[in-house]
Amino acid sequence: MSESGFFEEGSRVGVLTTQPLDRLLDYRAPEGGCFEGAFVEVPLGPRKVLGVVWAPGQGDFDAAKLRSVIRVLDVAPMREEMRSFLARAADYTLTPMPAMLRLATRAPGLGDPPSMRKIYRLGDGVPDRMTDARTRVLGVLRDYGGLAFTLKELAEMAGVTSSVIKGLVKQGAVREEDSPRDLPFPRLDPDRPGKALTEDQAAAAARLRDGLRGGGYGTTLLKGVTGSGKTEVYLEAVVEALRLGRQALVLLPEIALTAEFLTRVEARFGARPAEWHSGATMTERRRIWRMVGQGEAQLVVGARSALFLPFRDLGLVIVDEEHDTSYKQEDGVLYNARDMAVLRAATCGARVVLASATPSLETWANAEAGKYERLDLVARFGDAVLPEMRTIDMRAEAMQSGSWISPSLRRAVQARLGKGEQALLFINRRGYAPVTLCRACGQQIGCEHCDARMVEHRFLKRLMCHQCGETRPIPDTCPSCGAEDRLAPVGPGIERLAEEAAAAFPDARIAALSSDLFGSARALKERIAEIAEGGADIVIGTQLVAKGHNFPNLTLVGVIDADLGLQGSDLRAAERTFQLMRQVAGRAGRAAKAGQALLQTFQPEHPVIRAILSGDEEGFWKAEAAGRQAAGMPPYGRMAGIILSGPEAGPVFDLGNMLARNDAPLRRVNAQVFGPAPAPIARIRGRHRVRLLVKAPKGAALQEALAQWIAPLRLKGDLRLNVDIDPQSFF
DNA sequence: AGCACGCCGACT
DNA sequence: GTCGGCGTGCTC
Repeated sequence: MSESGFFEEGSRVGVLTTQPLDRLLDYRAPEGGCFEGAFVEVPLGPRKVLGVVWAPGQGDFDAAKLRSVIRVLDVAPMREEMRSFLARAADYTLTPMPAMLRLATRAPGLGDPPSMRKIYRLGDGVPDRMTDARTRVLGVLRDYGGLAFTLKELAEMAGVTSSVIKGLVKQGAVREEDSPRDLPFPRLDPDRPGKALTEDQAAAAARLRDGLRGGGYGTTLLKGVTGSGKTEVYLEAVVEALRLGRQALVLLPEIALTAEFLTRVEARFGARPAEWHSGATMTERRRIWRMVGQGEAQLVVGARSALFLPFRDLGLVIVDEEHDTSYKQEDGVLYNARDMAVLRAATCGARVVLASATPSLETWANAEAGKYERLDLVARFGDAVLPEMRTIDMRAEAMQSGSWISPSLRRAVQARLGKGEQALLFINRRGYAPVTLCRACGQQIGCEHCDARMVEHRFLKRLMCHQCGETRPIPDTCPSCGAEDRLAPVGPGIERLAEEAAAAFPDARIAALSSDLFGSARALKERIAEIAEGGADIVIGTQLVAKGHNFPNLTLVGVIDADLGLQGSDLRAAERTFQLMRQVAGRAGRAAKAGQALLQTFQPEHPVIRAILSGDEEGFWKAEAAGRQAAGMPPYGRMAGIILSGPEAGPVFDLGNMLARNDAPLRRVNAQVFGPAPAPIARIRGRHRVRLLVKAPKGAALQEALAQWIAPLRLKGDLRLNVDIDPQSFF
């Protein structure tokens, strides 16, 4: 290979394919040679597969068996910086390189020649005789001064059928031409006047612009509540990127990818950006992929997978609602789009803006530590109204045993239902009841292997430890005192709370949302959308519902057990409780209906509760950060999940247990294993999923240890293993 | 991922 | 005898 990364025809090249082979394959460079990074088609057994020329050939493969690259595809080669990003992302997430390459080639027909379509414009010929229809067609073409249209567009605009146009083509009055289907995106104009900015918005925008002009990598946390104008501010950063001739990417949580946002972009830049989302058609995807690679798409607005588009010169990445948990998907390749955005920007010298009203603790801590710049937008007075937030002191409520909705909360819900509004009962637990208590001796049934208490799963008719997954049948007698039939489930789980709500509000339509109860993320999403449109009066949900879904008619949030989040059972529970509260606050500021949030708690004086109530955000984060630091939890410690799955639960658990026993490579870096336990989504498409959690100190070489740990595994049958670095949910 | 090879059970 | 189940291994 010469210094320019060119391989002469016939020389050895190492090709990365999208096939799940854990190494490069050597090929001979094709006729005319090829450059490093070239997208190629190579023979593999009887098939032709997609690959990228990744490196010089290894040379250890029998030269006689070496085959030649079939051809170099007619697309922009993968840039060095993109290859480096994929490799670093693969190392970080412990994902095999072919899977990373698949993420980067999620567009169909990369190898196809640019496809053409017919367009129609005014011709020189004169029709033998004119009709009304013909006059209208020619009129449209004259009105638009030489522009060309597709058959369908033209027929529609002229109010004629396509046969009229075909007739005119035959006469030469209309010209039919071929035009490439993958058209560049319309130029965005950064010089159009934007909205007037307030003083602090203008100051924040100026800081972002300075960062871009300075060049190189940098990350900024842009913090501001709903209504503080975050979008206007980061669109100014986009303006600057475009002025500098660089590309920009705005990542939004999938559900937030709305026409409303695109309209705003159009208003600012005079044209629509490229939209990259899961619902895009094959044609759109291919067009975006190609145009992004040629630099003919200046701005992409998209979901997380847009990070893997082949940008030619990416200068800016915005991650809007950076705390949103949908940036981390729990199925397929596991990566956190927020972290990958930072990694991608660092590899290509781009700026990152993480925008949120309620940043994740990781981001907050990074800003605190000076790794990220932080810009705060102050809400304009009166714009964002905090909901009425108060605690319900459970020590003072007259609670019936087995009941978890206090009389105060019940009255509040009833009042909202009476007004035709929605109420959300928020609970941080899955399963039926978190504690099984003996009424005779007061002893709780605990797990023999952990500190955790056993949780009753009525569905399975078993008690289960959510920490290690240990299960046992629900006993008849108390293991402590031997009393018969005195064991009772205590404390709310989502199933139990749904039962209680159904009894308390017999006329209300109740929707219980838990990942346990849904087979797929899509089904859950559809259900949530339905509820947001008024499909239920009372929503009962775990942290799933706190993901930034907009429920316009939701005016009451009742947190059933605000204390749960403070006990470290799920390290993100308090964070999400807090985010949920702030989101309700945001909604209350916009909607005409005033919002109210009620927190049932036994410790109204707890610092986290007080921080939530007083809106003392820094106080909340500091308290939360201190708690996590003490527990060695992220971001002050490292965590990883190992997800095992298979068609039968038994062998999956067996594999998990085997792994847990053979944890020597983990112990070498002072990491601990917990589990196996049912994964947060215990069953997907009929596959049983089980998770092991690994906890390690902050500086530990976690990825290396994990790689060593799982390397000797030979997965039999239909068993699968996925590594989840920095898992988001801990139940 | 595909696709071949190959080694055991139930059929013509 | 042989058809076909899917476990194992290979693809430059």
